[in-house]
Amino acid sequence: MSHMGYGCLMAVDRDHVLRSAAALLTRKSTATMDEVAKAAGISRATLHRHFAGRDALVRALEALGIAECQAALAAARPDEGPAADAVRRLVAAIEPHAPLLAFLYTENQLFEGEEQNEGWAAMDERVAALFRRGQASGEFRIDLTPAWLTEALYGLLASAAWAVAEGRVAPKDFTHMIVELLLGGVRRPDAPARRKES
Amino acid sequence: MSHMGYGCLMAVDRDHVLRSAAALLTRKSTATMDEVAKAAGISRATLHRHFAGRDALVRALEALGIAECQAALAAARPDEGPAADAVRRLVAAIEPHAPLLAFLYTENQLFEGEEQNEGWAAMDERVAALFRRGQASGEFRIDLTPAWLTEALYGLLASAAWAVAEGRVAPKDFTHMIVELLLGGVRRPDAPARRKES
DNA sequence: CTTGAATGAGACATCAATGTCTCACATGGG
DNA sequence: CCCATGTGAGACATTGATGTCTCATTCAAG
Repeated sequence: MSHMGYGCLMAVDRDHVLRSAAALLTRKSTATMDEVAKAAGISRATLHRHFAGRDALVRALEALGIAECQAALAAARPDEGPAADAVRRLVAAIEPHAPLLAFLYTENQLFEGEEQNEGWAAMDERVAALFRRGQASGEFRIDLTPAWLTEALYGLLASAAWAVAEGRVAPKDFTHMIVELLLGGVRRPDAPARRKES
Repeated sequence: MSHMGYGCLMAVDRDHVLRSAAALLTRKSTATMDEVAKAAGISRATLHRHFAGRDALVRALEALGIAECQAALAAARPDEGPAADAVRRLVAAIEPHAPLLAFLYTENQLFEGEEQNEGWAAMDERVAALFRRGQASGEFRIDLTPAWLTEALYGLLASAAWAVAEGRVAPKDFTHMIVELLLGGVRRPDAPARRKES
């Protein structure tokens, strides 16, 4: 009787439900609780036993996304070696979680005045710190603020995730496309029409 | 009785309603028809006389966004001069409409299997053609596909619009940040840690 | 002034999603 | 075997948004 709480099996199931919900909501962000339940192979009643409601589910998804991104960030060792390489490692590490990130990125637009999970602020700060480090070391240009570069990275991750999901881009090019565009831009280094030279 | 405090002549034409709705839905994409009506200074009944329903409103908003973006595209003269300059003109021309574009960009994720407005395909093609032209002329690198560059441009526009809306970025830097990141990337051209370069 | 069109206010039914509940089943441990 | 727990299925009320309707008011044209 006494709540039994998060037993061994519960945690596994909960995680499976969460991942199924992430996969579904990534494709169809307006999916019903019923659809989420079916996608996870459970009934709506059981889904409700795991998550009090849709809001709780999204919050749990948000926590999952933050945890995965923070793990990816830690695995990318953002403080080691050239900042450019660290950015590449970071994108590569986040790649598997990009669809979930894309979902949360747009979902966050809905969190109007409501409280924002402070986990995002922590993520933002660590990513911004990476760009700041690159600027301090002279690797990165200093006329683009770290805050903007962080936002741009999220935007590119989300765009790439959608482009891949809709078949407009090959999945294998994911990391390359994002990193190359973010670091080097679209202009050829030795473009013939180069006009400014510093 | 009915104080009617609002202006005397509310001459609400369809365009004014559309722009108000765009401004509101950009900030709060889940706004109610009632909220949309209030934002436009009209009653829900009148709003319904202009647009059959929420779906029709969003479609009209989509048509407005497409029209504005196409106008911006035409004004940017994408076929004239260096492609890099054309990109800059394009971003500058779209800037005023970026919030609406950002709203539609995420809203389109919801148009699951439903029909996509072919206007977007036309936009995509013309933007991709600009990047293709830059590649053909040798200005742009060829290892990033025009389709991805088009997606990335949309993503950066949306990211920048949100960043500006949330005060994380100064509005005056909008065009500069997008264009510089897209064209030149974050890496300094003469970065000291440059490793791979022939 | 009279009339007609457009509007605002609000009532009302509808509909979809949600949250809560009960009940039957089945599975595993005592 | 018996029972407790978790589950699936489904009924049910609730909530919020929506679409439709009526009616009084306002404003401008005649």
